[in-house]
Amino acid sequence: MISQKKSEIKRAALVKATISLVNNQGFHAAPMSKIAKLANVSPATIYLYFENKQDLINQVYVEVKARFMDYAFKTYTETMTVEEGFKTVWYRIAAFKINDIEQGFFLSQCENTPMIEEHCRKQGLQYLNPLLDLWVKGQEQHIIKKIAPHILYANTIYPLAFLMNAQKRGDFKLTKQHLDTAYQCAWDSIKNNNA
Amino acid sequence: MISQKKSEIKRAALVKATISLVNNQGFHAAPMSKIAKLANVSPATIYLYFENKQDLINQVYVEVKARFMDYAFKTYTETMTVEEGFKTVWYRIAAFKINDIEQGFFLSQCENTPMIEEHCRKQGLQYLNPLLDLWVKGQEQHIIKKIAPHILYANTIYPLAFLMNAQKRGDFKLTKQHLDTAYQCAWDSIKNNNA
DNA sequence: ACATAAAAAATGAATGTTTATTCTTTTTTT
DNA sequence: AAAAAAAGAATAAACATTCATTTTTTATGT
Repeated sequence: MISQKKSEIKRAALVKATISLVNNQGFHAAPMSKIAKLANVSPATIYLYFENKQDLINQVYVEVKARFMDYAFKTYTETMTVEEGFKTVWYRIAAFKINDIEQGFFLSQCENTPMIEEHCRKQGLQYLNPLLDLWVKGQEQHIIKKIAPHILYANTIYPLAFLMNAQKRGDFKLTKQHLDTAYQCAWDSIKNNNA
Repeated sequence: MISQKKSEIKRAALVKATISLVNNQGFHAAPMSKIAKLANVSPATIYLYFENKQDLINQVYVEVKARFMDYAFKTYTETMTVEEGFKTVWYRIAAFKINDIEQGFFLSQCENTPMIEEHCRKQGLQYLNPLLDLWVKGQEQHIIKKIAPHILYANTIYPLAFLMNAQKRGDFKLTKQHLDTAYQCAWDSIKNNNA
């Protein structure tokens, strides 16, 4: 364990408590009082670290998104081929969502809620830039279809969110084999067939 | 206009108001009092039609989902070939989401919230059966990859939700051309390449 | 067709919680 | 001993839900 300022410990506990409560019943069932209790802290203490509830949620969102993207690009290097690079990142994203279901589910709850402010969402999107660059490279090499990045994302990364949520709900068990076929679908959807 | 019982009008107004308010700020900002006001109804009246707030949200969810799926399968017939049928349904789903952004966005907010009860979600899923049948037929004819329906859904229908939300946020303008390339991605991801 | 009484639907105001946030005091750190 | 961090209790507003009345609809007898 890396040593940490005491104050940082409290803040981290609050972040963790927020994620946990929001996951279990949604934003509306995560009152400040419960968050404080779960973090072993007085409600008043929350306001030392966050302006208000909206700020709390938004800060947690940006923080989790940053951790997520850090993890996603950890093993990726720019020297990889396009397909290698894409595969690497795709599997890392999947691994994060599988290994840290709490954080993954929190993010997917945030994805469509108007609670997250525009500029936080924008900031979260910025972390995706290396992947966008990789796609451009792939398009220049005629390996990847020349289509809008939103469509590339929608058909390769976004499907993972569905599979993770289905698994969390217990509808579906995502095995290694399923993961491999899901990857194949993702790649087939964006690879250039005229190559 | 088909004639409608007065009581049904009130109920419909409540459903509409709920969708509109939830869309604008999320579940937490759609209090019963505001829903009632927007529907031009007393708060007490809500409780004549719905047990409580949870019931209201869940009933609205099921209802919108039913309308959505009705629309999706309207022009589909079982005599179509697999690819025709899939294309038809896919474009209808897209059209619904484009033409009725309010309802589409409401559904996507529901998709990941724990506010929706398990059995309502299950019921919503049932409406999807004709598509699942079509996929099975496609698999028997070796036209579609032999993989779990969850993965087929994740890679063909789910991506549309992302594109619609991006458009609603103003990140992205979904043109006819974009839609066609998105369809091509969807189909490429699940069609059997060894055919 | 009409008056009327019973039933149903709808209401506005009231209730009792729950909530986010703040204030004053106490504890901990410097 | 001063400053910073944290606490618990207090506050005021917002909320879901209920209650006592009023309004509207329906059914009935003439």
